[in-house]
Amino acid sequence: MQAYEVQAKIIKALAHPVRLRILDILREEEQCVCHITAILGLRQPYVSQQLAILRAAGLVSIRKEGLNIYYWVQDKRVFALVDLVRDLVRDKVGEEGGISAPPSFAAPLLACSCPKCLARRGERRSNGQDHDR
Amino acid sequence: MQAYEVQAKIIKALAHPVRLRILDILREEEQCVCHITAILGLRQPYVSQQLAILRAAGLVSIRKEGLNIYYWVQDKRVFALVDLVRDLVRDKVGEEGGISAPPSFAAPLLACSCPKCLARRGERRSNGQDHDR
DNA sequence: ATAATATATTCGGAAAATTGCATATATATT
DNA sequence: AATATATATGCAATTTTCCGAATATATTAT
Repeated sequence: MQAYEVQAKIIKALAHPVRLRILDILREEEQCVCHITAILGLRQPYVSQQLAILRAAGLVSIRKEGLNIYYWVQDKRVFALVDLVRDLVRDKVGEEGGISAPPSFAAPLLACSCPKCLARRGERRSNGQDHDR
Repeated sequence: MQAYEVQAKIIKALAHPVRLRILDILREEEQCVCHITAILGLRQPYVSQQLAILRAAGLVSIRKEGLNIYYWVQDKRVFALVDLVRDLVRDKVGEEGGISAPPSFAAPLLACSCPKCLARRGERRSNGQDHDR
C-alpha cells in the first residue's frame, strides 16, 4: 500500500485551489514570488507556504537570481495532469456552463513591481541591482 | 477562483490511498462491492463510504445486477490521471526504487464469494439466484 | 409474506490534519 | 541597511480519517 500513499501525497499537494492557481500562473513561464503574490492578492508568507508545499511534492522548482526566486514547473506532465482534471470537470459539469472558462488569472497587474513587470513597463528598480544593463 | 475549487474537489477525491487502490482494482473491469471489499480487507461500510466519495466526484459509476452493485470507471481519462501521477512518482523517487512496482493488488483471493469469483472457481451461490442458467 | 443477502446510509466519536490568518524572525543578496 | 523570500510560531475553525454500530433499502429466495 505504500506506493499508493506516496501517490496520494503528490495528489494532495495538487488538491488546493490556491496551489492550482499558482500552477496556472507558472504555465507559460517562470515567475518570481513577488509576481505570484501580487496576482493572487494574498500575503507573502502564505504564498511562500503554498509554494513550499508544491516544492516538497516535487511539482515546482526554483531558480535564484539576485534577490528574486523564480518558481517554475520542470516536469511538463504536471500541466498535463492539471489539464486532464480541467477537461474532466468541463465535461462533467458541462451543462452548467461557465466553469469551463480558460484560466482567468491574466489580469494586467501593473501594480506588481517585480523585475519582469517593471521591465514590461519600461521602468527600473527603485533601489535594485537592475540599475543599468 | 471558483473553477479551481471544483478542480480541487475532484483531485481531493483522488488524494487517498484506499481510493487510489480501488481505482486500480477497477482498472481492468467492473467489480462488485463484495469483491472490492475482499481485496482491500476492509469493512464493508468503510469501503462503501470510499466508493461514495469516488462516485460523488464522478470518477466511478455503478451498475446494478441482482443483489450486487458493480462499480466501474466510465471515463478512462481517470486512469490516465492516475497513470500520470504514478509516472511522476516513479521518475521522482527513481533512485530509491521499489516504489515503482506495478499495482500489486492482484492477490488470488479465492476467499471472495462474489459471483465472479464463484464462477471462476466453478462453484455457485450457496443461496443465490444463480441456480440454473 | 418472510427471510436472507448485498449494499448504502447514518450516527457518533476521537484523533489527526488542514486551513486561513497574523506575526515574528531568519536568511541571503545586493 | 534594504530587499525578497523562507521559515517558524501560534491559533481557532474546519475538515478528514478511521472506527464501531446500527439501520435502511432493494433484491431475490423460499
